[in-house]
Amino acid sequence: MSSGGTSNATPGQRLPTLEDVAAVAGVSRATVSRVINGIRNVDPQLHEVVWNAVAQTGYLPNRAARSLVTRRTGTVALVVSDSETHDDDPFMSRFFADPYFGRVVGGLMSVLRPKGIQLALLMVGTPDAHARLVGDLRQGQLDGAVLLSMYAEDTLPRLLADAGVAAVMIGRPARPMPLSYVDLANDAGGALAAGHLVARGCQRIGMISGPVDVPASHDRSTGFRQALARHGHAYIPSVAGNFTHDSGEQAMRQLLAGNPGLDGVFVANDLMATGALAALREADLRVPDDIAVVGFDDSSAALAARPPLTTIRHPLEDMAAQGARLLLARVDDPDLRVTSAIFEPTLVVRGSA
Amino acid sequence: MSSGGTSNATPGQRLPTLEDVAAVAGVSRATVSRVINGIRNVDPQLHEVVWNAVAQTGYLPNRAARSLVTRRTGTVALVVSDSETHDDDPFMSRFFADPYFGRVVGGLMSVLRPKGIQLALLMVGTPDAHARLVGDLRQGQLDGAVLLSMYAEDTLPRLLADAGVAAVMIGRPARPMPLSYVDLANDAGGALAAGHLVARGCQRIGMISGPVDVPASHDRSTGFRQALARHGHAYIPSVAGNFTHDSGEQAMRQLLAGNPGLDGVFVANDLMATGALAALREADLRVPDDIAVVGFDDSSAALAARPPLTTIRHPLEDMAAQGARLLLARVDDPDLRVTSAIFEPTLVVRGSA
DNA sequence: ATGACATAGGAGAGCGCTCTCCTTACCGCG
DNA sequence: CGCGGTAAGGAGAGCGCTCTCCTATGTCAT
Repeated sequence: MSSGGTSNATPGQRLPTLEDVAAVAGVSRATVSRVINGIRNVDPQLHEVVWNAVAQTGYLPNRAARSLVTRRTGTVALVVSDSETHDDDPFMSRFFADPYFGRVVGGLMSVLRPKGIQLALLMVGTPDAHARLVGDLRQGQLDGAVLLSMYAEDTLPRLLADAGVAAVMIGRPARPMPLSYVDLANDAGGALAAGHLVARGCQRIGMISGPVDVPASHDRSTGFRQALARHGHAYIPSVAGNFTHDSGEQAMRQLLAGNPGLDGVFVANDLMATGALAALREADLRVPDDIAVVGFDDSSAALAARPPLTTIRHPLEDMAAQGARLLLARVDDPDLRVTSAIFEPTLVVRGSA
Repeated sequence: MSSGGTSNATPGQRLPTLEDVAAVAGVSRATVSRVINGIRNVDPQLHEVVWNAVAQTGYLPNRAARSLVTRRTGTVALVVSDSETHDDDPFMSRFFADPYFGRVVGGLMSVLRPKGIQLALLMVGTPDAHARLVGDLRQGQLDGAVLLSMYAEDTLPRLLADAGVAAVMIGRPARPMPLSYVDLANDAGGALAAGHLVARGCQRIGMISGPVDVPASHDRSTGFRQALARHGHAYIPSVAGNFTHDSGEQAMRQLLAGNPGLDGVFVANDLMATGALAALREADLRVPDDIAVVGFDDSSAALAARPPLTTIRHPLEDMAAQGARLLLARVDDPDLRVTSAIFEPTLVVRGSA
């Protein structure tokens, strides 16, 4: 009788409430609440009686009612802030299908799941949606937010920082502001790539960067340039792409056209690097013999590419997990000060360089 | 003054409630509620007065309070049912990083987002989690669930069907049951692959299938086999993989070992197909000249592969979107009968066959 | 002018829960 | 034997909202 689980639930329509459990257990609603939430002052005997009553009635707590009074929901949001283009379906599918998104989700889940915290996916593009998000955060409909901001001029980070709500960005904000974040030492990653290319003996090195206004992209380029400068390379020809396969292919063609003798190239992410590979093949250049290619991210595309990409590994799952931890700490103690965590990238040598 | 937006909110700590708005507008709480929810019987003049008061107070509705009475949350869950292995982090990262997951999310979002419905990500592995999910669904903490079931013996589909809650599966349930679903005509996909291989003139055809107990995988194999049988191929040597790159590579080696003269192979998903490509390269077999390879899914891996994979395109985003629509229809009208939608796959010819 | 009928808006009862306050019972001590 | 102290559990006030009921005010036909 004590095992059960969900047994005789829903005789009619109404689901059992605390009151029903209380009646069965012969105690007051307050006591049942105490037992269920594991709070002080409960006679061990009653404790058992109550749990039996819970099992017998098939009681399940009503979250809405609970949140109404506690102002907590046990839900954090993964917020994708993507400017106004919310009818741009291609963007959406591309973004979600990108391993980047999945790795973040996986990392967050690894922390959230054991604690029974739900992850809500939110896309916000309009000021209106921003306001609603901040409202949810303040009202306690959302305990916190992990922010994935897609463009530099995004006003949402500022909004969240000003509102003083629990939020953590993945990737540092474009402008400094009091908002916690986790990030990769992108500049160190760029330096790693530079070091590897130099060590290989490359003399004429180029770069395909990402969009210039994205902090991560900017840091990768800067790190790469500075490291090369230390080795005497004062000028690095470079073309900017937008992180897609096609833009990488195009950028590579352009780079090649202007700089025929290139023997090494750093590409700011793997997807563009696979595009670059295609352009190189088309130009009858052998990789890595004629030209070495170093990518960034160590995404699944790196492994599938031919030759497999030498790339900079991004511990995105760990970063997201740490972000979740920061967020939860902040939720538990709102006075916690703004924190950041920077992760070190590593070089993964494969066939392309 | 009428523009505003979020203006003088939070003077102290307490957030503005309906009551506050009512006071400012000089009407009753009920009227404000009517206006906000756009219900009948509102004097157009008051209408405006109320909206001004909303703007002035910076009022934002409290979802918990609302759900408590409406028993609706405007949230549906994407449920990933993954057996007991919830500490198996490698699984998680692999699953989430797989484009499959992202494409589903993207498809769901394209329908959910315009309606302002949140998507909650839920992983359930234990009976306990199953019970909690059903509870949330019944209590109205979750308006509905989209189910991604990862293994054939999963008891969750049955549970949801029996509970009669709003739920839609992506991919048909392993056993027939009264549960709505959207699916791909996997058998037709297999037939498409068979047809293409035959049309190419392949004589000795093999197959790398997925796990036998997964319905999608089973249907692909069956469709492929039956179509070939119609062309006189009574026996198709085949090896089963588990949908990963490595398992594909291994399966290809094994297949090759037992059937040296193979000139065509159907691989049940693209990821395994890229593995197969690696094994073929290692065996010094040219694709498609020596042996043609047809994959399945048209994932991003298909494009990145060398040669690019000829594959069967899976309109996963559309399927997920349709699933979301079915679900919402069911949420609006609980008496709606169980429905299913089957999508047709298409052949995408690239370099590998 | 009078009554039948619609229609706008207010009053107030909950939704299911948590948590503060208070009563009651019990302990040990002077 | 009476008193302060403590611990256990009940009573009940809300949390912010929706929605049913009801009243006040028109509007029109008789």
